[in-house]
Amino acid sequence: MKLSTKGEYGLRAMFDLAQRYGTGPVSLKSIAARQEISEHYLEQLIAVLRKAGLVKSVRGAQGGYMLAREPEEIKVGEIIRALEGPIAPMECVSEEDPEECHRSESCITRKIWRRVRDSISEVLDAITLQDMCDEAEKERQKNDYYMYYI
Amino acid sequence: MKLSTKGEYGLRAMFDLAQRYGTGPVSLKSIAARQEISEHYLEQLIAVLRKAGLVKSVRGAQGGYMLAREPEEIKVGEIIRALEGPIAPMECVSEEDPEECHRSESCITRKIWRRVRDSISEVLDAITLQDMCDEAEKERQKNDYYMYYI
DNA sequence: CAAAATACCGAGTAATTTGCTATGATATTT
DNA sequence: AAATATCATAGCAAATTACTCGGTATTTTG
Repeated sequence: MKLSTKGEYGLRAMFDLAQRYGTGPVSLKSIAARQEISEHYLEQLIAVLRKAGLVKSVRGAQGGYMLAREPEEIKVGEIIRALEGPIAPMECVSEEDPEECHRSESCITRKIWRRVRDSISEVLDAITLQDMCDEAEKERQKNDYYMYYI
Repeated sequence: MKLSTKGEYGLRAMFDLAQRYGTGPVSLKSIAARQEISEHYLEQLIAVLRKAGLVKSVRGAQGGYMLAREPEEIKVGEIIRALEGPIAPMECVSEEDPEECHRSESCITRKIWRRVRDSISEVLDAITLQDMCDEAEKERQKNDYYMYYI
């Protein structure tokens, strides 16, 4: 019942891009360094995000990546789905073409998985990259406040 | 982001036992047959459930398994946790001794995983085996109703 | 008492997934 | 032309999953 590092690293990378939104292309190398992720591995993850239309790339020297849309228009759920596949605590309730088993008609457990799935989706789709940036800003201010009194 | 078959099979087996609660020991063989699960494999899962104090066993001929408590006192969450481990969409927010990474102080993504974790727990802990039995009964009545008019 | 029925136990194993690494090609800027 | 990037594909070790196999211990039944 865990997400893999794909989702973790991918979200961190997207958050990194969100915090630098509007400042031109951000190199993979710099994201990997800040987020402490293997460069080659992150390359694969960001390729998936690119194909999903979540990031744009600029090739060549001084190139890099940037968000394809504004931070407030990218939901965490989209990022996770792109990297981890459709939300599905159980195959039979996958958001995308669930394969129903033959006992599905009367399957009581399936209702539980559906509720789990929906509650996960709800959380992930309620948060945008902008929300995360705002949260980070709040955190920074809190720290400044404490600094002042120390 | 999937549960393994452990959680799936385990819950189905426990639901099977709940539906037969109060009727004496239920053999593993019969559970496996009804739920279409490999007998040997289910054996391992039910051993875990026994060690977690969720089922009791009776050895020998006519022996079998039964719920250790009443169906309304066993939450789905307990079963899932016994078989799949603590709810933890991410290691750093595991219900049981999460291992925090060094970036934890300012980790914005962690808040998201916490919310995901809590929403999963909430769903799973709100449902008992009795709830599932009631649901099954409702389903049966619905079918009877339709039967009457056909 | 013997046989059958059952729970209990530990090891082994094929397939899949994960989390990478390695190598090289292609595009752009300087 | 050189440097800096992205893009693409293949390979691989470790872990996990979903089992199977073979046997032992216990209890009931004929």
